[in-house]
Amino acid sequence: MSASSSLREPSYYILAALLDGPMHGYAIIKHAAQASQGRVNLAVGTLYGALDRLAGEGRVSVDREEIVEGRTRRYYRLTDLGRQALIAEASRMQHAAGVVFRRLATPIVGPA
Amino acid sequence: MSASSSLREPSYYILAALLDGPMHGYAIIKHAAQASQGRVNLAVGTLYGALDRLAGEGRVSVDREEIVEGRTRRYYRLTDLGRQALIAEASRMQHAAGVVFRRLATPIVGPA
DNA sequence: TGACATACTTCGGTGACCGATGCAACGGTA
DNA sequence: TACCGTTGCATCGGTCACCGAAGTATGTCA
Repeated sequence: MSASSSLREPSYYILAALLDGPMHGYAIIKHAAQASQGRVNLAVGTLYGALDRLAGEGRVSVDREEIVEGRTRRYYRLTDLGRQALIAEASRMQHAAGVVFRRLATPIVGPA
Repeated sequence: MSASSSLREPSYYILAALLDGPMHGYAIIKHAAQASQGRVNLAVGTLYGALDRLAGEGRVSVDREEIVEGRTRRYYRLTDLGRQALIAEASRMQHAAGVVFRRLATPIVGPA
């Protein structure tokens, strides 16, 4: 049980980046930083660890490998499962944010 | 740096519960389960560990202790700092959810 | 009397995340 | 030719929030 999150912000932004199509590691880092307005600064250790884990969970898969200017680029693609997980997490966060904002908007009436 | 979250869902729902006023441990667990629609099932180890940590960070503080029917109840209160952190986290989550939902709503046009 | 609920404490384990370091190949400069 | 900076991936050790389990204690109900 426990459920909780299972998809924290770094992993979340990795999947979110892949919504824009297959992408390789460094591009994901830049995309995540931009999408989160600089708050999520993916460490390389986090990125590759997360990609391996997400691949093992079937949420992403390797799309292809390219060699650009002698450097290998490994492109990752979002799977249907990954897309579902991402949407579920987005819903969860929206709900969680709503809980707080709604409570804040409620004039102080006191419980019951 | 890295920022990321620092406030995960369990801790988030603990602070959110305290928006309704000072509350003791077990009441927080029930409140969190309800507010999260059953998804966040605070383990006791998580709760008390988190309360200690949050207290050390100045986000919550002990309000008072009561003895009800022979059992000690320790009530915790949300501090201004805790309230700020909670709002910041709610904003962060709303933004993160928006990133995904907005992208999903966008007809496939391709980047640039 | 025993089973169950409330309420807090403590402990060991797990796993995501992190920074640091390392490797490799190119471009530019002199 | 030598060197440096950048791009890009791989790996390792550490930290910390979270978790479940076990323990203590008191009250209610059958």
